[in-house]
Amino acid sequence: MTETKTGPRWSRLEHDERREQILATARTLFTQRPYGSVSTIEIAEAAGVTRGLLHHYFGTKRSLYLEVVKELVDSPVLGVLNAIAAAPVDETPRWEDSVAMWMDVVETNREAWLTAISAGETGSDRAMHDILDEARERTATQVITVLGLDEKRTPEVRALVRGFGGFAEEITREWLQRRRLTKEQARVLLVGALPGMVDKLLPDVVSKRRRSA
Amino acid sequence: MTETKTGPRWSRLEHDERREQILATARTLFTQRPYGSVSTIEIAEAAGVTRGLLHHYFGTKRSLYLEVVKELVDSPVLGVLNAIAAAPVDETPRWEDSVAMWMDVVETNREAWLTAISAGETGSDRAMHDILDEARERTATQVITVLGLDEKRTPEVRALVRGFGGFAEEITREWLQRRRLTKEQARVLLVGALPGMVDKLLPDVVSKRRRSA
DNA sequence: AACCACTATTGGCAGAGTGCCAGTAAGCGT
DNA sequence: ACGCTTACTGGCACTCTGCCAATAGTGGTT
Repeated sequence: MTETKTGPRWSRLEHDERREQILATARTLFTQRPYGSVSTIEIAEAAGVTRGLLHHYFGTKRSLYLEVVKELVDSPVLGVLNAIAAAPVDETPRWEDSVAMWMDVVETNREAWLTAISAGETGSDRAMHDILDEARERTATQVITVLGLDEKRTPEVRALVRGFGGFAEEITREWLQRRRLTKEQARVLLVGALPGMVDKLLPDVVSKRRRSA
Repeated sequence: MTETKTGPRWSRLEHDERREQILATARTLFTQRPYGSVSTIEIAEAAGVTRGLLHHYFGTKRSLYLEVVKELVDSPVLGVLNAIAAAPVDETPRWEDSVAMWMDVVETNREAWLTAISAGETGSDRAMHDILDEARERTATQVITVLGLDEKRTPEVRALVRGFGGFAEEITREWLQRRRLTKEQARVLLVGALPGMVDKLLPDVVSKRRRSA
């Protein structure tokens, strides 16, 4: 029982390093189970530290969760951006290519993407809502650019693209989660839907301007 | 200070009546603030009862919340069903009429609808997920019927309609929440989007069947 | 009108979880 | 080797939930 000269009881890490490690652990747990059923002590133990340290780094549990979601939400976007950057630079990628790239990224990070957009159903919380909304808005901007609609970037265009975003998320769920669509079928829908609407609906919508109550 | 013959300290209500009352109070609070920040004691006090009673009726806080969301999610659906039932019975309402009815109902229950679709606090809670998913699936079925697609009710049709559901929710947000669209503009989009996709995309999607990896 | 039985309702206790902070010790610089 | 910075621990205080035994409205019965 007499501890005959044990080494250090714990190792001391670089600030950012430890932070990253806890964040990664939290990410794993939060993508597996809902927020409420994951306790801070569980995260701490899984990361091999104490609960106190977790609070030292992230303040509150909620704030740690936000950090995680932010990461989850950004990774696909960044993934696509990188993919686009890696594409032949002679011109901006075509719409079809962008869709394909996006689908590949999402397919790879399946779990992450699913929890990220479901965290969106956490709309009740303001901070959370902002994170997701901003991410979607950024994606919309990207889409507008790829479609070459930058010149006429009206509220109507943004709204329509956001609408397409909702469509895309749902179609992706049909493909990855409910599995009622194959990847190829989902691709056809995603590629075709938006241009069709831009051509046939956008003019009508714009013509209805200022006619509100 | 000596209580000179006070009346009953509390009134005893019918089981369902009290239940309804608590539910209504909870509904008010949950539509105003996120799940985590509303405590059971707050609900109880606002309803003029004790926390114990709340648990007596609903078991757990979560279960009470589910009850509330179920209500919120059903009310628009029921509203539309009633509206359809009230319509001239000579034939099933046309697509445009259904959309108009739906928009009116949602406009009336603005707050309720907005919290309902963004409910789910902990993102991936199973029970919550099921409630919302089932409601959306029911709506999809309704849409399929109105569009007269009952004969060919394939997985592809369901998936496409669900996709449209995502589109519709987002467009409605653009109209009621972010206010980038007028009601009329939103109407044009909602009415036009789905038929267009059914005509132009559905055939392609069906032709791609069985081509998955 | 007094009583009784039924159950809606209360009040408080036990356990879980979060937030916080004062103290402890790892390990780098000198 | 020694001290100084600060990463890290351990435990206390508080809030909140879940539960249950005791209490008291109230309608029905005589």
